[in-house]
Amino acid sequence: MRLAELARQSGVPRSTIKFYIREGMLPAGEPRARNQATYGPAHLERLALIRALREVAGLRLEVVARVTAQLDRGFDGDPIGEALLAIHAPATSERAKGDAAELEKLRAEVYELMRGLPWTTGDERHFFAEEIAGTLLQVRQYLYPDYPVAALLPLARVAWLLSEVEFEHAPGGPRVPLRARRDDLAEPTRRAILGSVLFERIFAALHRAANSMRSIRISEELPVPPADAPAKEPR
Amino acid sequence: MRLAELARQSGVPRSTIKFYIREGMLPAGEPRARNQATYGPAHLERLALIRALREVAGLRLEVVARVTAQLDRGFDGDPIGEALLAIHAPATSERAKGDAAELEKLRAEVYELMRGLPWTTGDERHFFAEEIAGTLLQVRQYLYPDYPVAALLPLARVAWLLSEVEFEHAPGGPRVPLRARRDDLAEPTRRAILGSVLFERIFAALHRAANSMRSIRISEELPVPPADAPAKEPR
DNA sequence: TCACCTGGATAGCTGAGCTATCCATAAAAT
DNA sequence: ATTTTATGGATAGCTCAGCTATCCAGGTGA
Repeated sequence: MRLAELARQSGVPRSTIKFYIREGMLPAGEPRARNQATYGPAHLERLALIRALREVAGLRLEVVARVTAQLDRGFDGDPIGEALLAIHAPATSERAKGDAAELEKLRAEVYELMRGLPWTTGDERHFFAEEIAGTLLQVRQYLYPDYPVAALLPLARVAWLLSEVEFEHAPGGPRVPLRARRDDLAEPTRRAILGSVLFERIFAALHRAANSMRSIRISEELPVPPADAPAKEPR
Repeated sequence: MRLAELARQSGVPRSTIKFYIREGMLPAGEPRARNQATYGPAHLERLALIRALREVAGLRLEVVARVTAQLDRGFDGDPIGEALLAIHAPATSERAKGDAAELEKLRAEVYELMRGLPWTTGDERHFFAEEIAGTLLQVRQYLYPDYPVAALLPLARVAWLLSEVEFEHAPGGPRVPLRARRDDLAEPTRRAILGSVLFERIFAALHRAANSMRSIRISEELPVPPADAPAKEPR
């Protein structure tokens, strides 16, 4: 199909498609002549991914570009896991918050702690350590000057538990297919990434609700049920 | 103190302070004459809150305005819990994603389910139900057309567990003081809100790391440790 | 032949979040 | 008492992200 057709089918304006191509997040069409190119279903899928990441997940274009770059690169391991990691690389302009040396020290500590967890792999590209260290630095600046890195451990346990819950309770079993063929990857990747972001948002809402309720319960001296209390049946 | 002094002490430019006053998130100074006003420490604290919410938490000004409006309003219950709830009210322009009637039905279902939880209060201002419903609608649109509302239950349990972990492991005990006097509230509120947002961010990073690692472990057929596995001691 | 389409280039638009300038007036300094 | 400085209010402009629109010379298909 050609550009106009791609625009029609995807619902994305011609000019926006060209913009995405310019930005490198959508591959250019297969050139037929100096000013003629054809696009395939892969372009449609990529467009759907970009739009979903932008509009549904609210990711910035910079992050979307990183994810698609990861998808377009060759893979050694699991492309979906890699793409999920790519979402994580910190935005370029977020550096230089406070002391760079302090940040690096903290990052190393966080990294060490993460490696001690039973579930991390030996992966070197642990962007999250950088993000966590950055946020931790802010925690120390704004809240608790001596907040220890080790205090992350219980949070990490809960995070792994949450991941287990999400994977097990996903309809139709685990979201992520085992060793799919390269060309079957676009759709599962879209679903995995979107699922990750959407459920993160839902969980964040639940989490803030829980914090609010806990705060209100404490302040109003209502009972504060323990975490293992059974849920009442709704209605 | 007067405007120039407030600007100097807070590090926020005069023009930006005026902008915040215009936007209603910073109260105007006490007028001494037609063009003379004095500002107190409350203005400094409010400025610190605004900047922290913007720069640290990355909240949009619209949300910051809601939080400060909540703080400036009279309170019946716990102002901190209220402020945390205020963070939650959905941004104005996020409506009209798909069917409004469907959304309302879903919101009611979510609300019903939340009320069945052991830890919610009878609060009517459950903005989170709206946000969750909206995201759930997207989950159904983009991932699982029949995703049941009841599948939120295990997530809600984890959210409450996380809130317990956060409150118990906060250095110096619970972050939220019980029934503080009205004028002592600015600083604890800042800490509670910032803490909530910062730890949410840290947890989100851990969560994405956990999801990535789980995906990679499944795909590479590495062992996937259960959630109750003990953490190895780091180093 | 000729209306229509193409890729590439470039310019413009919108909204968020500031930032800068002007101005009439009031306070402070001399 | 007069100059200097600061003030609040108004208004305009700036930067960045993320598009969107227009122009153009060169092809396509009827």
